[in-house]
Amino acid sequence: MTVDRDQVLRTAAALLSRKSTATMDEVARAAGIGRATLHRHFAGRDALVRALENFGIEQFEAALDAARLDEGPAPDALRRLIAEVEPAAGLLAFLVTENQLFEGDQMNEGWARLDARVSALFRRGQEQGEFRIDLTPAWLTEALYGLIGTCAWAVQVGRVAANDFQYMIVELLLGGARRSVEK
Amino acid sequence: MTVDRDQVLRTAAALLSRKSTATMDEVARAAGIGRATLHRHFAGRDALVRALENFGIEQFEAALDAARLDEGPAPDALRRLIAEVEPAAGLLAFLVTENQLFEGDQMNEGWARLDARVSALFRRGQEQGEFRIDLTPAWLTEALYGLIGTCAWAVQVGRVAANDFQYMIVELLLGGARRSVEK
DNA sequence: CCCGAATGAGACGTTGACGTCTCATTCGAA
DNA sequence: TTCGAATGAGACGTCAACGTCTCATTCGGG
Repeated sequence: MTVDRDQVLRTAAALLSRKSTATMDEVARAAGIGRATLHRHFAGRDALVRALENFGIEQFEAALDAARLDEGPAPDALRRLIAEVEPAAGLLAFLVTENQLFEGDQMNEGWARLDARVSALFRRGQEQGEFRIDLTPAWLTEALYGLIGTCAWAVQVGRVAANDFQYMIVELLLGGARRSVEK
Repeated sequence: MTVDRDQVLRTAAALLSRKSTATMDEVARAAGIGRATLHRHFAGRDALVRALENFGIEQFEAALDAARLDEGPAPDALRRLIAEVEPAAGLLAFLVTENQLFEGDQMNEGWARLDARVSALFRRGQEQGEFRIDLTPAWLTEALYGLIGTCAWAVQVGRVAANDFQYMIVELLLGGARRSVEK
């Protein structure tokens, strides 16, 4: 009977990242609950969005921790990160899409911290000669977010098999589309 | 004095792709015109969105034509496509984001046609041994859209230099982040 | 079984964006 | 310069979503 708050948030993220104009009623129906119940758990739309931000940041941070970005070769750390972040891909897509993380040209503090960790991974890879230095860490970071969001959506609409999620992102991001001889 | 319709649409796309809940008044202000004038050119919000769809599809189609995707090596054709699509990156980002291209689980006809052309390019590259075959054309197509949208946004917020737009997308999409010996 | 808590459905007033309209002003061509 | 067309500012009614509330029902622990 009791509402699964996390599940409601995941469903809301999946819906709102694709249709950010969705009604509170639509969000509630998508989560399989009534509008009144949705309001009981989240005082209003703003509160829902803030809860989504906090939950997404929390989940993303957990993925970053679990991936142990500082250990081993940077490409391997990136693989671990993508694997860990997969369950939170929908939330991450919402975070990246919803630019309400910027409150008046100022980035959300929590997000900025996580963003720096990802960026540091790419920088480490460059310093250790594993990543190309002509692609900036900032761009690689943004590209990672973009590919995760894109792939999560592609999986939802059936353009990419769910089992291929990690592989498609990792391989494209690390190796690119071009076929090379030694691979 | 007369309003530049195309410029209004480009501005609206740039705004709405980042804040899809933006008011008609906000759209008008962003375009530097009055709300009344915006309504004179676009009967309402729906009409504006439809105009954005049509304009974006039209611009994207022009880029596809200009890129001559059937000629020469597929990687070169992809480079040309990214170069041609750059001016319409904002519109493309809006198209990909706004999933109103799907009218009841059915994809917009015009968009489906363009989508097929991009997908065909990747398939040709695979058949000719230029692209990897373990990344599906559908995924490469979606990834291209995602990277274009991501990079367009990164440029807007100053995370990527405008001059690097084409390079960052092409190099990441074709070669990936990993540093290889022979490159 | 029983009872309290939580939920779903719906009613209701409020609010903000929408769409239309008017009117003064400004632009640009003749 | 002149005049028509276009624009900007603002007023106004409409409407859909919001947020709150009530009440009957259902779930689940004791």
